[in-house]
Amino acid sequence: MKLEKLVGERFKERPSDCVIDSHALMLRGGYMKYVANGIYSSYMPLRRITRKIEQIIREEMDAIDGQEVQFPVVLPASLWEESGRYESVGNELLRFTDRNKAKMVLGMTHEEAAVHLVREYGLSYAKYPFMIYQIQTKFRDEARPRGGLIRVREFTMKDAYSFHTSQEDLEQYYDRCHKAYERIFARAGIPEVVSVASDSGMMGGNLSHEFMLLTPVGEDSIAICSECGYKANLETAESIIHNHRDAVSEELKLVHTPNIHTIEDVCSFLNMPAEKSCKAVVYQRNSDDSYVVLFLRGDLDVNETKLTNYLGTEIHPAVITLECGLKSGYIGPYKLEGDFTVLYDRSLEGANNLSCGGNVEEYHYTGLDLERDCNVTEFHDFAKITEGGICPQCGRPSITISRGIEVGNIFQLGTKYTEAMGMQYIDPDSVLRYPIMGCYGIGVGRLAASVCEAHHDEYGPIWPMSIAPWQVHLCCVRSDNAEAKACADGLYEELQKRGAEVIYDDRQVSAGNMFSDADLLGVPLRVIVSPRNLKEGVCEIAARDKSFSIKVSIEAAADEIMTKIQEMMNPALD
RNA sequence: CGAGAUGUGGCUCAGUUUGGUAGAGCGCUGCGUUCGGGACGCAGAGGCCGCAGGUUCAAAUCCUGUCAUCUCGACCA
Repeated sequence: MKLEKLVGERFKERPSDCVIDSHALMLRGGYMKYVANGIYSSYMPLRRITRKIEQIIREEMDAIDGQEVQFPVVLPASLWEESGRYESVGNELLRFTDRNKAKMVLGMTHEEAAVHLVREYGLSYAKYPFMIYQIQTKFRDEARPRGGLIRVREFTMKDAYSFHTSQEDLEQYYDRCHKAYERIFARAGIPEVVSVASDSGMMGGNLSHEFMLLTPVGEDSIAICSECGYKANLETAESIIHNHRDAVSEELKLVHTPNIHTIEDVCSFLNMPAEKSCKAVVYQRNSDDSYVVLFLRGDLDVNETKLTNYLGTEIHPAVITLECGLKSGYIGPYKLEGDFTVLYDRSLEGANNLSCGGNVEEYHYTGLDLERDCNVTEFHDFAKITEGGICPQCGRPSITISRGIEVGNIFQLGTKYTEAMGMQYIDPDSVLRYPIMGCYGIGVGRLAASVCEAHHDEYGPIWPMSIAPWQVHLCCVRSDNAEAKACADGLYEELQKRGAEVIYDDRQVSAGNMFSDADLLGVPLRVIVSPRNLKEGVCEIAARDKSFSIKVSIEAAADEIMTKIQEMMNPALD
């Protein structure tokens, strides 16, 4: 490929809307073009990258007995009504009608389509287990796309669905898939991706893992134990608090606290640390706006995912009205009267001498002991784990919070979809049973952007050989020099003959221009032919990541380049 | 969906306070000089100032509405 004819523009200035580097570099390098909010077209360089990523994924999925299939992008609503998700999923599901007024949806995930495809095939236990997957366009009408390809509305995803006759079999396969994912990310050039335990959200089911690239620009927060290696999404990480129970329990006392509302104000007024306060956070159920009052230790935050999971219903922060009986800023558990669901976080279990709201304007209590004064016996985990918090796995106070980009996930789905959609098989005892499912996703474009985010410098991306748009970037500096041009042309032909993927820049532009473009394209090997080099009878072979730069004779160049490609192609896999 | 910001040639932005001929740099076209890290000169092309109303002799500029984008929050397989 000649660079001169490559469709797409490269430019110098960083687009103003870009917040993260991968977004800016992929626009500046002519990888993609903005079409609409969260929707991009890809130019050839990006398409070549995603094709290579797709091929790596395909090979690894095939290696764990996956069968590639393809589902439609447009699905009838009836399929989603079968699973109940036509109603339960929010606006991310794009719903529309066709010319006959039939309700349709754009596929955002394909559990329903997968069950539909194999429902009849899987009638006998003897057919199991099996896994089907596809690599295809998804559409999710995201509330807030961001970060270029990191969060988009239309994207390519590999989604896989496995079917099993026992939980043990699913777990075994889940583990194989976990290992396949590790290989995929290593081959794509980001072996540093870690898997973390996560909440399964709307997918249903129990166990799930997210594969995260740790980076400050990531959207998810992850709790990591620096001692034992425990990793979990902040949403799911258990919060463990060891309370100090004071030796002497004070009397419950009502204290006048005029014009004091916030936890900080209360604590400084009473001269007590936040750990000795009991704060109230109020939510309302989305279904009927009924109130949920949650008490937790003053220095902690609510993990709304845990609360939602406990309640089994969606919630939103409460609008506290005069009629509801809650005194904003003065809500406490003692003599709280009204029609609320009242919950207590574990951070309050066993604590005494707490301060809390008085349920009367301008009054707080001190000396609260929930078990003694309020007869509370049930405590649950509703708090966010904190930096320096206690690791749920090893018990040491060594939790750190990091940010990460979710590049893949795997779920143990259970029988949610097979039951809802009536997929059954006959087991050896002639009993009808529901197959157990797993599902496994990887965002292809997001993975490409993540590699760029992980491997770039101020001049452009640094693509690993395995997914680079080309393997060799051949620059002919001073292509108006006949000797240089002839030499570069010859090398271009020879490399192509040997099967190398070469982007060839023989434009009559300045060397600076040429090198800047090469940096933006991020091709791992750069070969420079120039009159200056020719005087010594050599050409220059350099790595985009600056790990080496060597001069080799023209005659030996093709051999050396092919060797380098091979060396750089396979990162060490365990 | 809540809060804030921004919309001016392909890109980055000035001009808006105080209404009066639409600007710069980059990029693009042509000619010439340069040539190993985004060179220089000369000559060009390219804009309904997001859109729609309104005020005014006169609107990129003031007013109203609307749309879009970005940021923070909510939401998110």
